[in-house]
Amino acid sequence: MKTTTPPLESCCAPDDERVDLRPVEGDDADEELASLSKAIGHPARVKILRILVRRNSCICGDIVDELPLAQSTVSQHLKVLKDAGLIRGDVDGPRVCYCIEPRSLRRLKALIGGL
Amino acid sequence: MKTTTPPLESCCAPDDERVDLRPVEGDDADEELASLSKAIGHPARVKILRILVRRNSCICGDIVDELPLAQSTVSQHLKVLKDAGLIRGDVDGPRVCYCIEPRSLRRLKALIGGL
DNA sequence: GCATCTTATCGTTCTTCGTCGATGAAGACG
DNA sequence: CGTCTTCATCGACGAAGAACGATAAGATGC
Repeated sequence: MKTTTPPLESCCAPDDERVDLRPVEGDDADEELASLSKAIGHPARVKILRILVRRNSCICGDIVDELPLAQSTVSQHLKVLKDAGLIRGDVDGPRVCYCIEPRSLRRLKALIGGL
Repeated sequence: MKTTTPPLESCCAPDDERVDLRPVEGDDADEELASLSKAIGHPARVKILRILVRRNSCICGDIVDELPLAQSTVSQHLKVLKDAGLIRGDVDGPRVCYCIEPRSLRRLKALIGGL
């Protein structure tokens, strides 16, 4: 049985909770930490992350309404976060549903904690 | 040339261990997190931080010897970290002794943890 | 004094970032 | 079919970043 349009279901896959075994030091870790940090090195992107964390139900372009930026600019910031692996965007009809990638966020916390 | 490390005098003040009561959310926290993250958003600066954390005894320009970068470039990176408040540089005769600012590092961890 | 050592800063060049408006692509809905 | 709506991408432009060599500033030592 198929409903025509599921209202706002969780497009975000559940967190797999797997433990990350990669080291938190060394050249690779340095590059990774720098890359992740650069991605959140802008206030707008921090705000986007917070929005997505707050509503664990994932959100499409309502983010644009919450930020004082043009739609294209927000889209650029979303791309930066997505390229860094911090968020994911799933196409849902004409919209795109963004959600955080819990594994990457945990990885970032581990790397920062390793300092 | 290469001179040995001067006698270990602690230029770094001992960690005051004070608890930071500022919130980890809100516009100010967003700006602060973005600013700190941008500062460590470069592999060379991550390496510098690690060097300073590893030797809790503070280090001057030996950092230059550990990085494959020109002295002026390393100085620039040190300035970025210092402007962000993550490190401190105390003049010690003809040299400058850099050390991490534990409070800022703790603050960064708290902000990241607040995500 | 002068020479030396260490670090910061200046000036330059090149690249990347941030922002916007405009345009394009893909579905949804008449 | 056409028309919205939603979002990504393009092009442009100014601002900021990253790297270097050269130079200046400040302390030490002769």
